[in-house]
Amino acid sequence: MPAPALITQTPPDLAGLRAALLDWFARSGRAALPWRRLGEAGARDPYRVWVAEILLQQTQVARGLEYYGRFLSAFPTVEALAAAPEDAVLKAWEGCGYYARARNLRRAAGVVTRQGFPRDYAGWLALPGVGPYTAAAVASLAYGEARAVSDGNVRRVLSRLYAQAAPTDAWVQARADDLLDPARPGDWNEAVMDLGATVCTPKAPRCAGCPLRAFCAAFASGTPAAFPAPKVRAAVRAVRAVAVIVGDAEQAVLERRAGTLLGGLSGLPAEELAAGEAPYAGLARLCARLGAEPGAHLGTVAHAMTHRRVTLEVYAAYSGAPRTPVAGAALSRLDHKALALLAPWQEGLFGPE
DNA sequence: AAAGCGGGGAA
DNA sequence: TTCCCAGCTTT
Repeated sequence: MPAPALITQTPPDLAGLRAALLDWFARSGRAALPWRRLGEAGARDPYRVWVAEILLQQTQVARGLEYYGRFLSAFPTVEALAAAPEDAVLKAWEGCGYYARARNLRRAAGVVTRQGFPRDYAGWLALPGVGPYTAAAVASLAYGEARAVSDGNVRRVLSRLYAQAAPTDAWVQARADDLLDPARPGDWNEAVMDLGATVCTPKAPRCAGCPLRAFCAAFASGTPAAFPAPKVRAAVRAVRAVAVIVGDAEQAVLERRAGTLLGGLSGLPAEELAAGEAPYAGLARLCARLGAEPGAHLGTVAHAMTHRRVTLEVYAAYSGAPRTPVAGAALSRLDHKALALLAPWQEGLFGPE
């Protein structure tokens, strides 16, 4: 059976659709977002746009706002970012997740410092950490290039507009390319994303206030929230691990995490437990590696990540290994939770007094 | 094409 | 709980 071709075509009244959304954007868009501020030349600063786009990858705007100002204060220019130690960049990113973003951003800043800012989509796409979305966003917002962004908001809005329950990435990009207003690509891209974030929301879309209601096949269907269908997600893996605190909340033995998981961050020495392995066995293994003596069980920490559910048994341990100031290190939330187990002891709640 | 990568907000 | 967030890189 052929797909219902009609609803996958560009809407007949394309000009009307564009006008409706851009008019809504002018009245109801999120104009106050700091990365939308114009520079002296009346244009967006590419560096500020770029930092925002990286920060907002898979990160909600409300959270990005918590980091954006601090990050720019710490690294006001691309040269400052390129010259900064990776540790310092990760410290500014601490708690925000997906830390490869910060490392790639710093690495790309080095390229830009040597070669200058890319002038077009292809040039941006070549930088580490910049994919199709980010390249289109910077090219359109800072340079006025007619490139359509495709992100989670765009996917949801277009899935509903065409009542396409299972859109592929290529399908979304093609529809986004069709609809993009080539005269105002930056405004158009932000308008679609704002609509997705504030009106065409995942669970309970506010169709009554939607400027595209008259064009929307999902609204016409009566069940707009059914589009798009939920993505199939990988199962969450339960992980048990043991970690030791050698030192105290101010100074402790920390290790640099290698690999892709929390790579580049510092953290308490830790070992993953094998299936069925007792925590004490892992503690013994960990202490043998560190040349440390095992101490008291300090507590258990539960930590959820997208694809893991971590249960961490935290122990004290003792050795003469050099300790690092905790406050200056970039740590994951998991390590902060583990260190927080020391708080009751420091408060003297369980002490002799 | 699919998996891996953080952490938290909303319903 | 479940789903998703201004995605990218690697396999």
